[in-house]
Formats: sequence, C-alpha cells, structure tokens
Amino acid sequence: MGRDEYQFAEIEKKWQARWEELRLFEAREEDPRPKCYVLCMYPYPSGVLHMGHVINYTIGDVIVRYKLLRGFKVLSPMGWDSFGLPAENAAIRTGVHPHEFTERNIARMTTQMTRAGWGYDWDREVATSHPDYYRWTQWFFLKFLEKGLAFKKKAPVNWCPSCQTVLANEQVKEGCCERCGTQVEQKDMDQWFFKMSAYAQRLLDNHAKLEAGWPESVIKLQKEWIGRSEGARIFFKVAETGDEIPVFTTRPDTLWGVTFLSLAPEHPLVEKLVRGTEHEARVMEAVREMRAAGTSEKELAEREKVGVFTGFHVINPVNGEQVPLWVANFALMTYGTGAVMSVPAHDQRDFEFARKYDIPIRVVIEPEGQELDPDTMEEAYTEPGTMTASGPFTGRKNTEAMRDIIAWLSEHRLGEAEINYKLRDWLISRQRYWGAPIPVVYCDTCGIVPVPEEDLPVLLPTDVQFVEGAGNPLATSASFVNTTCPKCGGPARRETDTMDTFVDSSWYFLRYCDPHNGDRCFGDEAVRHWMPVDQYIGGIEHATMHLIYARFFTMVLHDLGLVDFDEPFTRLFCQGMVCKTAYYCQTHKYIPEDQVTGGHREGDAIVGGTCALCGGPVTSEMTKISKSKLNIVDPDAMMDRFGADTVRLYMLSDAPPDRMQIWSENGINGAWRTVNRLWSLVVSNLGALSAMDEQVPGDLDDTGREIRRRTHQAITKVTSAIEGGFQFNTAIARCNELLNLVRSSEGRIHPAVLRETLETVLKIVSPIIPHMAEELWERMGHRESIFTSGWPEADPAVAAEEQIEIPVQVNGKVRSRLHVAPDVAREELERMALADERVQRFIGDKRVVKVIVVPGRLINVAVK
RNA sequence: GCCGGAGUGGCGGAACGGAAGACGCAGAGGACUUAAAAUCCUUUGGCCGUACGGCCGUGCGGGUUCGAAUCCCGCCUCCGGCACCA
Repeated sequence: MGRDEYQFAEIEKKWQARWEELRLFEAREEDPRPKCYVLCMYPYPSGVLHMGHVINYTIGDVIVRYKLLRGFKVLSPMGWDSFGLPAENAAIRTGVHPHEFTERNIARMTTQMTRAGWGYDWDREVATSHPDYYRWTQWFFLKFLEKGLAFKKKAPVNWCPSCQTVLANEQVKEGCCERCGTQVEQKDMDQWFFKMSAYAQRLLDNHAKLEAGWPESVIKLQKEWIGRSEGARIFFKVAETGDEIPVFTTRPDTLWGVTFLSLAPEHPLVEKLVRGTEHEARVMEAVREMRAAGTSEKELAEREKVGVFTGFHVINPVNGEQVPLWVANFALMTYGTGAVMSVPAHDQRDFEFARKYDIPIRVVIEPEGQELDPDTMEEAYTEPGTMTASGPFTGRKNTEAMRDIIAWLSEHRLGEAEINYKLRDWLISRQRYWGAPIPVVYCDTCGIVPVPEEDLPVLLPTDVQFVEGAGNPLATSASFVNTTCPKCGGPARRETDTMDTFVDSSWYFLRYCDPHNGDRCFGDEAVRHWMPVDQYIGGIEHATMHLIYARFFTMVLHDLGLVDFDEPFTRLFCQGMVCKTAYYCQTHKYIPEDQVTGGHREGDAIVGGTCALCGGPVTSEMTKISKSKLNIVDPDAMMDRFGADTVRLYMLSDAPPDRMQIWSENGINGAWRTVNRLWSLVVSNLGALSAMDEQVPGDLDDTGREIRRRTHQAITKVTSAIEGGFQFNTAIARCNELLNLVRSSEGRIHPAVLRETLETVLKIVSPIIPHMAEELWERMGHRESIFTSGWPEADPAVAAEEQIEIPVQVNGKVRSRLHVAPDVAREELERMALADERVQRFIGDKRVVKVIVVPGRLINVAVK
C-alpha cells in the first residue's frame, strides 16, 4: 500500500511544483538551443475551463514538451483576451466592475490550467485589458491613423431603440433584440475602420507562403472570404435626372440582356431620387421594411428576395435602352458599388426576381444549335454559349469575347476593367466600455485630433455607471468625455468608442516576445529572436476572422518597419470540436443526461428514454459540448476523478486531433485503465531492472531481440506519427502494442532490455502523460527531469526484421504466406511462390499470366 | 444555393495503390472473490461449414489497375462554414 499505488493527485502536484522550480518552461534568449515558438490561441477569461480549451491546450502542451525533448528552447506563453462583452454584461447584471470580474476569472483559470499540467512561461503572461497592454493597442491605432489606414465612415449597425445600444448579430434573434424583444433597426453610424481592403490582394498572394504549414481547408476558406472576382465597372445613367450609377459585374458579356437595375436599400441615391416625387411614400416605405431586419449576413441570405420599382429608369450605355430602376434587398451596399445590373435570362436569381415582378427577360447567350425562348424558359441559362443581339459581339463565343468586351467598353468610355473583393474594411468601433479606448478627441476648432503618444494610455475611467438601457457606459463618465484639445488647448470631447477585441488579439503574439517592455510595444531584438510563431494551435472557427485580422495587422506592422516579416504564423493546426450526446424533449427542450429515464444504451447514447420531468419521449443527437445543449463536461471534475494525465491521454487517444472528438464515459475509463496498467507494469518491475549503466549483452535471446526490435520500431513510428500531422492516436496505439508485448513476455526479458524498453516508452509518452512519466522515470533511478533527457533515437540495425512474412495472392486473393529473410531476391521470391503447394492448388490448370513481386510486401500471381 | 470535410465491425477509429478492421471501448466466456467492483486470461466483421476451409464485406453505381477503403467519373447521406458576391 501507499508508495506503489498510483496516487495521481499527489504525483501531479509534486511534478507541477518541480517544473516550476526547474523553470522548465522559461524561455531565455541567451539559451543557445534553437528556438521554437509554440502558441495556443489565448482564451477569453470566462472563469471556467471548458473541453474546447482542454483539447486545444493539451495538443499545445504535447508539442511543447516534444520540442523540449527534441532539444529546442521553447517559447510557450499564455495570456488573456480579457476585454469583451461578457464582463460588461456581468457589470450591468450584478454591479461588479468588469475589471474585478475579469481579474477574478483570470485567477481561477490560471489555477485550472496549472492543474492540467500545461507548461507555460508565466512570466510572459499578458492581459489585453491591462493598461500596459492596451496602451500599445492604442499606439498602433495612432500609427494606422498616421498612415491613413484608420478612418471614419458611416456604416449600418443593429440598433435597439429601447436598450439605446448597438447589438451584435448574435444578440439579434429573428429581427428582435435578444434581451428586450424590441424590433431591431438598422441605423447608420459614424464608425472607425481599418483599411483592410487595401491589403486584399496581398493577403491572397501571401497564401503561397503558408501552403506548407497551414491546413489546406483554412487557406480555401480565407480565399473564399477574400473573394477576388474579375469583371468590369460599367457606367449607367438615370434617364430622368442624369445621375450616374456605376455597376460592377463579372458578366459584361450579358450587358445587352440587362432588363432592370437594382440599388441596395441603403444606397444614398434612392432617397435622393424619390424625394418630393409621387414615388417617395411607396418606395421609402418599402425601403424601411427591407431594412427592418438585422445586418447579419445569414439573415440577409435567408430572407425572401423582394424589391420595389423606383419610378425611374436607367440608360444601358451599350445600346441606349431604358430599363427600370428598382430597389432590391439582394443588392448589397457593402459589395461592389451597391448597384446590380440584372440579366434574368442568364442569372438564376435575376430570373426568379423577374418572373415574380413580371419584368421582361431577354436572351443574349444561346447554347450551341439551340434557341432559347424567354417566355417558356424555366430557369436562367448560365452555361457558355454564343452571343446574340449583342451589338458588335453578336455571333461570338461569350467566354472568348469577355476580354474584348471590356477593352471595347473602356475604349468607348462606357466602363473599365475592375477587380472586386468580398473582403471589407475592418469595422473596429464598438460602443462599449470594456475595450481599449480609441485615442482621439473631438475639438470644435481642430476637428479629429489624435491623442499624443506621450499621453497614452487613454485610461478607462472608473466613474462609470453600468445601467441597462443607457447605451455605452463609457459615455456616462464626465471625467472621461470632457477633456482639452491637445492641439489648441480648448475644450474637447473624447471618442467614447472602444476597439474591437480582434485588434487586441492581432498582436498579442508579438507582446509575448517582450512582455515587460515599458518604452516600446516590443523590442526589435526580442521579436526578431522569437518570431514568427513556429506552431499556432486553435479552433477552426477562427479561420477567417482572427487569422485574417492578425495577418493583416502583421503586414501593416511590416510596412511600418516595426517587424521584418509579414506573416506571423508559419504553421497552423486546427483542432476538432469536442462533442457529446445531447438529449431533447419536446416540452423541456434540451435536458441533461441524468434527466433521461428508462431506455437502453446504444454506444454512448440512451435510446428510447423518457423525460424525467414530463414522461415525454427523448431524442438524442451528437453535438458540440455547450451550455445551451446541457451536455457539458466539467474538466475540473474529470481531473478530480481521474487526474490530469488520464484526461490528457483520453483527449488524444481516440481520434486524430483535427477531427471531432467524442466525449464518452467508456472512453475515459479506457484511458484510466491504460494509465494504470503502465503504472503497475513499471512499478512491479522496478526490482527486476538492471543497474542504470548496464549494457545490453551481445548474445541476446530471441525474446530480447524481439523486444528490442519492437522498441526501436516504436520510436520510429511514434516520431513519424507526431511529425506527420500530430497523429497522437496512432502514437498511443504503438505504445500500447509495445506494452502488450512486454507484458506477455514478463519475467523472460533481460533486465537491460527491460530497462531500455521501459525508459523508451516513458520518454515517448511523456509529452502526453508528463506527471506519471516523470514519477516513474525518477523511480527508475533518474535524478534529472525526463524532459531534459532527450528524445530517443532508433537504431536501424536493432529495428531490422530477421524474418518477414510475405502474403502470396492468386488473382488478388491471399492464398498463402512465405516466411523469408527480408533481403531475399525478387526471382527467388517468385520461385518460392510458384512452388508453394497452396498456391499451386489455386492455380490449378489455369495459365499463369503474370507474377507481380513487390519485395518485402507481397506477391500476386495473375492466372487465367 | 455555394464552399469545404467525412462515410470502414455493436462504437471511437487503423491501414506509402499491396494482408481491411491496428489500438482502444463495448459484448461473450473463464480465473480470482462468500459476493460485487477492480484486475487478469480467452474470444468477438457477416454468412456457410463439425472441421481443414470457403464466400461476402470499407455509403451506392460505374471505371482505371495484376491489385482500390485509397485514384478517376456519376450519385446518395451526414457534418461544418457561408457574406444572394451580381
């Protein structure tokens, strides 16, 4: 009893303290080892660790420890994305100041993280809500402003008139405010932007640099998000007023088929045109209806396509024809010019709209040898074809004529070639308290005046009221708002918008390199030393937003001469989400598993159960672990029951880490058993081990040679499983195989071989179950941490097979097996195969057509 | 609708174009125990057969190949992402 028991709580605490003493995760520039910067996306300090963090940070920690074993000095920092809405909502709800709320959560989560055994250089901790951090966020804003990359423009926001506040898309539910149910309005507000669109092409081009280290799917998603499209800008004019309406189109070849033009509801021309006309009331009412929903793109996508005729017409520049001008909710102010030319014959959406509103359809592209009739067409014709009724281009193939059409348009000054991007400028203004204040003041005489650098940080005031329905709390602080103009000394007002938290997270990886620098955002030397990040790890949900913002920000910093690279993350890994069965009852919606009664288990799900509250039937689904689906797993409780090592092992042992992980009680039990079996195998054999320096004898028996062979093969396999895409599940399987073999040969293994094998296993599992590996390593007589002992190296001579089994197929079906030395020649293999009695039987009286010999793999005899 | 990813035993999943189902879970049988839990051993894709063994089998249908879970074409289903992109 006692010492030989696996007492994980004690062991884990002991080694966490030891690592701290050893400063195992301290990263020093003067350390001569090569550097490796391993970074996990920092968390919002919600106060509790969830399973998403556990998988993310466990993967990160395994890589950190693996790199340590491989002889790198590893930079492994951790910090807090500590600005954001939840703290402010909590303040409104409970009266606790966001700062206090945040600090409390940070303290709680730090404890949980340490307990999980994740190793960080805590001296480098940053929190974006601390003034010594946001001072530099503000400083970057000033640099962007100087460069003309920060600017103000009007943009529509979701506005709740009752809360007097701007809502995030997430807070808008079916067009209404989530909190009070009031109908949300679209309101145009003056907002700060970063000119990210100017970097669209570069963000696209630079993907070439990332192809080697980023998942292909993320690059694809970003390409789609940036959305480059080539086409033309074409100048239409309003027939009645002469106002010019430029339109972007990717299909200038269909220009002769335009039968109407549509403006976005928020297009400024709409109001200008109809004001004071007979159409005003009708059109503006329709516009108001179209704008009555939220600004979320999803909402825009799912709503029905509607429009209203403005009463005006536009002139098609290529043929002088007048076509009606509409306002339509499918025209987006945020893309292109906010105006769309519509060709119902060759665009499905336009086709449906035209049929709905009885707008003419004109065919200008026809398929080979076929005539299209606008009256009987059932869908738009979008394939390539021959142009008809298209002026000088009639008779040409549309795909081939495209370039000439654009040249012709610009020659006649009717249009010009244009490239458009879906990527928009980055709206950074937030009408919130808990964020970095945008460092500008408004002066009646001088206008917008940046706060001088030496006056940074612009601190968040404390005399603020957090009251529901009062709008931005920051605007309630008189001491904050009222200031003097830095230029003229006259009275001025401070900007009360704060910055999007994505601005904070666009440079935190740089601050980690030099976190205590009080004079600069970071030192050149430190950043040159550690950056770029060698391995970044985080959720796929950040594929577009965060990862594009951070790339853009880094490019700007590069252009400002602040860093000498323009891509921050060399390699990226995205882990899968953690899922678990959730249960749903018609009346009580999602219910926790312990509220399901009866039924039977089918795998991890209870099938045919009933709701404990109402007796109604319960259905199950496998879905992402979340509070709202009541299927959460508390990592802390799991670590209480099984210890951190078991939880870590389980997270990695079942599926490849980039796939969905399924949390099951059976699964964690299996990991628990695995960990215990390793423990008892080592502990029970401690007495049988040889002295630490005893050599493996030269004349080893079969068992010894076999065990050594498998051990050295395991090293190779585990190493390549980790290097080739973090396949920890197969790495763990290889260790299990080896341990199973050792167990079945127990008592017959030479002590020196046993030591070699157990030490090897401990090393290769140490990144995954570090506490147990350290403890057993120590009990085997080692004085130094296993993480300073180096990664094992396989000896090819030891790993080489003495005899191999080669399957012999006849017509692709295995009929026999040959046992041969690995270097038997091709001819000899063929001879042996054909001579084989079983093979002979299956050849029978058929004719051997061909014999395929893959040395070392298999033989296939093709017969007819 | 568009884009991306995935479909393999009862389950999670293995498998450079070369032995399908590694490793683990669950199940069955057994040992230990007064008993249970824990642990250990055996067994486990389906069908036929007493057996040696044979046949079938990686979502469906074709194709390439001596050989396909893997490559190609066409479909189906599920998951994820999305901003009607003119």
